[in-house]
Amino acid sequence: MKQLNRPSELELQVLALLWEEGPLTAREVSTLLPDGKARAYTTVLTVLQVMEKKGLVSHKQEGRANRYAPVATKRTVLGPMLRQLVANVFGGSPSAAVQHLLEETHVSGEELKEIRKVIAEHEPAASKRGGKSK
Amino acid sequence: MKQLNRPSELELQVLALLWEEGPLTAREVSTLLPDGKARAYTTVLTVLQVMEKKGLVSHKQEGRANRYAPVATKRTVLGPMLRQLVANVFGGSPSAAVQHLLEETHVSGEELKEIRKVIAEHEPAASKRGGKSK
DNA sequence: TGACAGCTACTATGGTTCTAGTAGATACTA
DNA sequence: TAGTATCTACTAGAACCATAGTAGCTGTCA
Repeated sequence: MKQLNRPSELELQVLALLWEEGPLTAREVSTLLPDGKARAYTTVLTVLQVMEKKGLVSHKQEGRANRYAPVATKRTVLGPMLRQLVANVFGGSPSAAVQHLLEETHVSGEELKEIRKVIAEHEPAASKRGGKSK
Repeated sequence: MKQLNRPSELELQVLALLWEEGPLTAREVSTLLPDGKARAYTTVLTVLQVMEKKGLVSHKQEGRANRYAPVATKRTVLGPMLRQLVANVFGGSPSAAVQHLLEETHVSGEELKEIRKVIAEHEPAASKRGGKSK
C-alpha cells in the first residue's frame, strides 16, 4: 500500500486544476487541461478513475455525472516533489532552482515584484536561526 | 526523430550529475547518484547506454572503461522542463513556484541571501520594461 | 415511447522506464 | 599462464503511463 507514489505528469496537471478550480467533472477537466493537447474524453475519465484508486481524488455523483475533488493536498504532493527536484537536479540548492526558474521562464516585472514579496514574507522564519539577519 | 523528449527522472539525475561533476564512468555515476537508492551497476550502465542512444550523453573510451559526458545542456533540458512545470502546475506563475519552493524545501539563511542576489541580478532585464526599477 | 446525447465502467494496447541477469572481452596478478 | 576482477554489450521482463474504444445506463425531448 504505497500511498506516496507521486502522481504522473498528467495526474499532476489534473490535480493542479482541481486545486485551482475546485471539484470538476471529467468533461470539465478534459476541456480545462492547461497543456492544450487533444485527448479523448475517455482518456481523461480513465485518468481520473486511476487517480481515485490511488487516493488522489474522490468523486461525488452529481446528476448523471461524477464530480471529482482533490484529496491530496498541494502540500503533500508538491512538497516531496519539489524537494526531490531540488535534491536531484539542483544539487540540493534551492537558490540554483530559483535562478534557473528566472532564467528559463518569462518573468514579468509584476511577477518579479511578487517574488520579492514572497521572499520577504519568508524571511523571518529563515533568519531566526542565523540571527544575523538584516 | 524526436530529439526533444525530456529525460526521465533517473536520466535527469544522471545528467545533473554530469553537469556538476564533468565526465564520469558508469561506476562513478552509480556511486554518486543523489537519491541513495541501491541499484545494480548494470542498471546504471543500461541507462547511460539508453541516454546515449537518445543523444543526451556521449562516451569516450578510457582504459577499459567508458567515460560519459553530457551532450544536452542544462539550458535545453531544464528550460522546457521548468516552463512546463510552471505552466501546468503553478498556473503559469513563476512566483507561485518560488513560493512553494521556499515553503517546501529547507532554505538556509545563506541560501536565502543567495536567492535575493540571484533576483537582484535578474532585475535589470525584467525592469527594463517597467522602468520603475529601484 | 422511441431515438438520441451524454455519461460511466471496463478493457485493451503501445510505449517508456527501471531494473537486472548473462555472456564475453580485457586487464591485472600470482 | 591461469585465475580473478572489472568492464561492456546484449537481452529480458515487470511496472507504469497515456491513450482510447466499446458497451451499457440514464435522462431528455419530440
